[in-house]
Order: sequence, then structure tokens, then C-alpha cells
Amino acid sequence: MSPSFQAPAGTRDVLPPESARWEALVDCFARVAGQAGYGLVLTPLFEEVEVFARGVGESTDVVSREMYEFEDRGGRRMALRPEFTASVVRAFIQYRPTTPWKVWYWGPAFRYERPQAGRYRQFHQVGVEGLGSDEPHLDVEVVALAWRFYRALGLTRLRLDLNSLGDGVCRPAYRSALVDFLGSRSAELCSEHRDRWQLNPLRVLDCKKEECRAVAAGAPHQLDYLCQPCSDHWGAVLEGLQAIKIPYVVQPRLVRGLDYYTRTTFEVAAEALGTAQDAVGGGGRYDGLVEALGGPPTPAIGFSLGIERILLACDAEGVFASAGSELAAFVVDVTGGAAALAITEELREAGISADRAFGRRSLRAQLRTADRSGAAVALIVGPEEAAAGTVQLRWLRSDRGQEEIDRAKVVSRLREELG
RNA sequence: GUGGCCGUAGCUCAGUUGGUUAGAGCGCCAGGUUGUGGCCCUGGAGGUCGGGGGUUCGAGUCCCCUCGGUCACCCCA
Repeated sequence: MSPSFQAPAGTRDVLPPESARWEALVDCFARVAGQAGYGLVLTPLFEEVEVFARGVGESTDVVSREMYEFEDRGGRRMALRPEFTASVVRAFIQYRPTTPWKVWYWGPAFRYERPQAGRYRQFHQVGVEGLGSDEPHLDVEVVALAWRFYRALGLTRLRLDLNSLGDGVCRPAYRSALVDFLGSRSAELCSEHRDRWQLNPLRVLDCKKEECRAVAAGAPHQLDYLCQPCSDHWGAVLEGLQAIKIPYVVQPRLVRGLDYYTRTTFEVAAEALGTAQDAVGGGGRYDGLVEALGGPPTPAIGFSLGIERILLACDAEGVFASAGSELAAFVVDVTGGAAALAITEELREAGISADRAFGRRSLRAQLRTADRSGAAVALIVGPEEAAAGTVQLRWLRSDRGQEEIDRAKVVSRLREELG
């Protein structure tokens, strides 16, 4: 059968019971972020195009060819957010909260790309941003937070890649050294980069083609060109990570696709994922971004983790299974439904989760539904119970059998049984 | 944006070199037990074979287009 409409390409519907994992994942992240002093921030799903164009960088793929742009009815040029950081920074500048400003978020982001395993046009992220401090310990805290979250889900086969991109002082020096180097060997680059390596020399280091890798292997590293402050910062970050025993791999060639990164950058790869999209999260410092968007000079760092990819990684590692039902009671009524209505609502008012069957089905059919609902007990009302003012309390998850109790004592009895 | 593979019940899939009314398992519903779930047995519902066009006496099967999925490039979460 082909439905008249289906979810747009690159988007997905998340239905129960799968959606329970999403709730649990976001809950988990909220807990980890909350206990580190990060508060929830909610920003609009769309912003003026310029927020992203100036924030993420005009030349990046994300901005130049992947944004969902539209003109609103007032003629304003808007874009669905392709990432969160620019929006959060915009809000920071707008409200000027006291620093350090530590926030976490979750929600959808949009990029018009060709869908693929672990890559969607609407995808979802959880993340944090910490603004107002350039202390290396903030870098460490942020990385540790991500790491703790992954571990809390049960993921173990992760690799933390780390690099420093330097700052406005030392990056230009490195860049010119890299340009000199690539210029001397441009003929050896892959067909794609041979003529265009100057557009973004850093990209060449990340190219997966044999030719480029061979050249990149001998290329100068940013790490060797760090100025003293950046070098000190880098050293302190590594020291901090060692002090709290978070394993990392220095990847001098780690280049991230957004223009705003400075100094510390990192990426977390799920080695259990056999796909090309194995990055389950990434982030780094963006000490110049607040200023670039019109705010006061404000160092900052943050990360975003992809919910879809994290769940794929959890599948690959066989962890973080969907939680079972939390339903306490299921009401079975074969007298017409009035008792089911009264009892389920009474239970819910009392804070006890309860569900029921609809459709005047047979006792047997309703009990089957009760069983599949995962409820701990079934409360059965037949003609005899209705006449006597009682209900049968039947245990579904143990062999305690069933007992007849007073209709008026249902709530108190379930309270003591279920805690 | 480029290329490879795929698209048959709600789900996972069969379907001989094109050949009558398109099947199975699981799930769902009902009955076996006129008051009792899980196990078992029986039956039932459910498909314009992704959509459109073409070739053919005849298309689930071949061709084209299109939509969607998937994998890789690219990029990233």
C-alpha cells in the first residue's frame, strides 16, 4: 500500500516504543548536564539567515548549500537552524546573562543533504555551551560531560579525537606555512583538491583520498605552530583530561567544518558503527564567535551530539534498550465499561498509572491486552463483582494468582502493593 | 549535487526462462475455554506487488520516468 503522504525525504517519525528511548536519552543528558550546573536553553527553530551566515561561516558547506532558507510573510530572510551554537550565541548577546553562562539544549536541526545512514535532513542533537571563560578547565569540564553522558548510556567503544586549531594570532602563521607546503606539492593532490586546495587548505588534511593522505602525512601540524598562550592552553587541557582519566587521541589532522572553531576541537567516533558517519558528537572552542555576531569579546566552548547516531551506536553495541512498560494497572470490565471508566480515572487521579480496553471485548481478549500492556496487575470487573461492589485483583507478572477486594479499597490496596 | 543497489500484507521476506483467483512466518482480530492473560490449536481480516507510462496476447517479473529507502562520494551529528 502506498499512503497519499509520507514523511519528507530525510525525516523520520519516531513512534512508541522507540520514542521511549528518545525520552530516556534526553532525560539522561538533562541529568548529566544539570548536575554540572548547566541550565536548559530553548531557542527558536529558525533565525535570520545572517545569524548562521556570519556565525557558522559563509564559505562552509553548511551555510552555502545546506540551509533551509525561506522568506517569511514580512519579507525577512530566514533559515531553519542548521546547528545550535549560532542561535545560542545570538541569545547570549541579546540577553547578556552573567558569565560563565552554562546551558544545555536538545532539539532538531535541519540541513538539506542527501540522506544516508545516520544522516538526515532533520536530525536531532543534545549539546551544551559554556560562555565567558577561556580557562582550560572549562574545556576539560565540557569534554568530560560528553564523555560521562556516553558512558551513562552504556557506550564503551568510543574514541575521543582531540586537536587545537590555535587562535587569531597563530592560525595565520600556520596557515601560510601550510599553504607554502601544499603549494610545493599541489601536483600530487587528488583531482578534486589539485586546483582548489587554496580555498580551504585545512580541508586537504581531512581528505580521505590516497593522494591527499600521502601529502598530508608530511604536512606541518597546527600543533607545532601554536603561539605561547595557545600552547599553554593546549597543555593544560591535556593535563586536565589525564588528571580525570579521560582517554583521548591527539589528531593533528582533525579539522572541523565550521569556521568558528579556535583552540580546542574534538570529535567522538563510535567505533561500533561501520558506516562513514561514525561521528556521534563534536565540538570545540569558539572564542571569536560572540564578537563576530556583534557581542562583547567572550571566549566560549561547546559541543553537539547527534541523537540518531548515538542510538545507532547503542544498537551496534547492544546497550540502552528500550525501557519496558511502567503501567501499574489494567482495568478489565465486561459489564459495559462504566466501571472501567470510573476505576481508571480514579487510579490516575491518585497518581497510579492505569489503562483499559475499549470496545466491549471478551474477558479473554481484554486480559490478553492487559498482559501485553505490561501492567503489573489486572483489575477485573464482571457481573458478579459489579453486583457485590468488588473487583478481582489479578497479578500478571507473578504467580500470586488473584484475589477479590472491595471496590472502595482499590486505590489504597494498589498504593501499598506498588509502593 | 554525483554514482551503485533496493522497493511484494502492519513487520521480515518467498514468488522458477514474463503465464490463470499473489504466498509464508510474525503481528492483529475471533473462536477452541457462554468468567480469566502467557503456551498450544483452528479460523479470519488485511495487498490497485511504491506511483505513472511503455513493450507484450499476457507484467510482481522486461524498459523508461518518478517517489522513497539504502550504500559510497561530499560533508558532518
